[in-house]
Amino acid sequence: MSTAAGDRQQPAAKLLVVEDEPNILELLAASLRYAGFEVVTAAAGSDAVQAAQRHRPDLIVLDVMLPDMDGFDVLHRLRGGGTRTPVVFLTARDSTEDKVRGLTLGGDDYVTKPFSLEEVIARIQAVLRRTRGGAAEPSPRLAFADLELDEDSHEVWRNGTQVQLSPTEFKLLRYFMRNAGRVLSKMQILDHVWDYDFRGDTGIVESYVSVLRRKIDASEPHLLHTLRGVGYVMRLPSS
Amino acid sequence: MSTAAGDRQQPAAKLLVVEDEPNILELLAASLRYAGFEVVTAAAGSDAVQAAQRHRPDLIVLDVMLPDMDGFDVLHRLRGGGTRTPVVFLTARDSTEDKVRGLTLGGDDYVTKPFSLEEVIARIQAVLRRTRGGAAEPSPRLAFADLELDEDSHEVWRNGTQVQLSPTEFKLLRYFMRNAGRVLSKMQILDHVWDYDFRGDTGIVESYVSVLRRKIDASEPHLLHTLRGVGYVMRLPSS
DNA sequence: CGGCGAGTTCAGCGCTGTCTCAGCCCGCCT
DNA sequence: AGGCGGGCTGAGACAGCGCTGAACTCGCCG
Repeated sequence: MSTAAGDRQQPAAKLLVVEDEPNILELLAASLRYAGFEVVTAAAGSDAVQAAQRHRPDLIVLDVMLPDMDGFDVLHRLRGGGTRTPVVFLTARDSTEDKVRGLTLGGDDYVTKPFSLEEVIARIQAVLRRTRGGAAEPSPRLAFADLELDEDSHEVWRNGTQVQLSPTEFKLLRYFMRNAGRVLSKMQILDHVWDYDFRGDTGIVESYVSVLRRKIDASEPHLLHTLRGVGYVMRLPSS
Repeated sequence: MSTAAGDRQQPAAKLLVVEDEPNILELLAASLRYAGFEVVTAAAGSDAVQAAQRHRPDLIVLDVMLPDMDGFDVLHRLRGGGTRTPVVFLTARDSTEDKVRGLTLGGDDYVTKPFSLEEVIARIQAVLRRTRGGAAEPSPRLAFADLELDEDSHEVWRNGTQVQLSPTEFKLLRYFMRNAGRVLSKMQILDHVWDYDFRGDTGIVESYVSVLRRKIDASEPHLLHTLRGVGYVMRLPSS
């Protein structure tokens, strides 16, 4: 992948990922590295504070539920130490929803488990954009051919006219646009766009691609192409 | 955020926040920074006097209840030292509220705990406006499409005709107008418009949006739009 | 003490979005 | 040409979200 983190001639952002479940830590670390980030990890709160002081990450991905202390304590220690590193929290949907209150204030953000990788990456980039860019940041837009997509307002245009998309449709399109020109297998798409606990088959990808085609690819030139037995690719017709 | 403090080609105002409870200090510092202010902090009265002399803030946010000395002493020392820096007091909703009132004649103001961030930011901006602009300040009005809102008189007009709003409805509308064009999650709205100790869920945001729609968005074009699964946004219908 | 306005909760319900599935289509291979 | 298997798509089940009106509490004022 080339267009995720280290693009626009910025140096690759350094992330600290704090998560005690090995599977999820591995999943996050691998895909964030693949997305172009530099990644260091910690599996406990105490390690996290040390690692943050040692590596000085640009952003911390922090699980709220940790074995030794909870994510808020970690944050407290960091802030107490004078660091103002932005944080993206990982939190369960059911339990501590109200404890998350107040996290959308200082530019921090949160993602609920189970999440999709697209979601996590998008949030991380949004927070980094806000933090780095300072005040006058332009609305971040993805574009390919006559397709345009606003990541903040969730608006999408094809050839100037706006198109309404559901959340999943939006995430799928964003994934295609981020990876325009690259062939994506249905499995890959499932892994990135759908939550990591999704247990269905790849048929759903076909369904959503079908809808997406009707909504944003009804006119020439067609941008979404099927590679039989391989996957899908977003690109201009080979001509 | 781009439209809170440092806009209108003014340099970002520098604030000194004095508050002994770490959580509230953190809450204020983070969100005021996010709102575009430059923020320095102090956790005790003696630190506050020093910090004021050293950093020369444009305004001081001062908790009345402090461990070493009370807010009035701090103010006394500052004024004794010749400083005329305006102050926004933080006070509990009790007897001391009356004592503060007497001090707010000189252009200062106060906010009672528990407060909402919208409230604090609005007061700070109002005081800065009065202080900087001198005497002949125009009535500060927010406008979007055919909506108009007077921050001083709390009056609201849609298409020229006035609309009656309750305090909470007013704060909610002001928050939407300040952030017109930006998508706001229910959590964000709860964090900014409701008091920080509010322990309800986001259902109340839906209720108030419902009322607001009936009061100020009954006519075309509709300005308040729902983004299912994401939040709300104030904007003109899709161009 | 009663009435009023504001804030808050809640339950019902309509609707949208998600997902599955079956039937059909189409490309590819022999 | 025919068969096979992958891909496409519309229908339908289902869950959950968001909208709204009603009920309740509380503080304030007459």
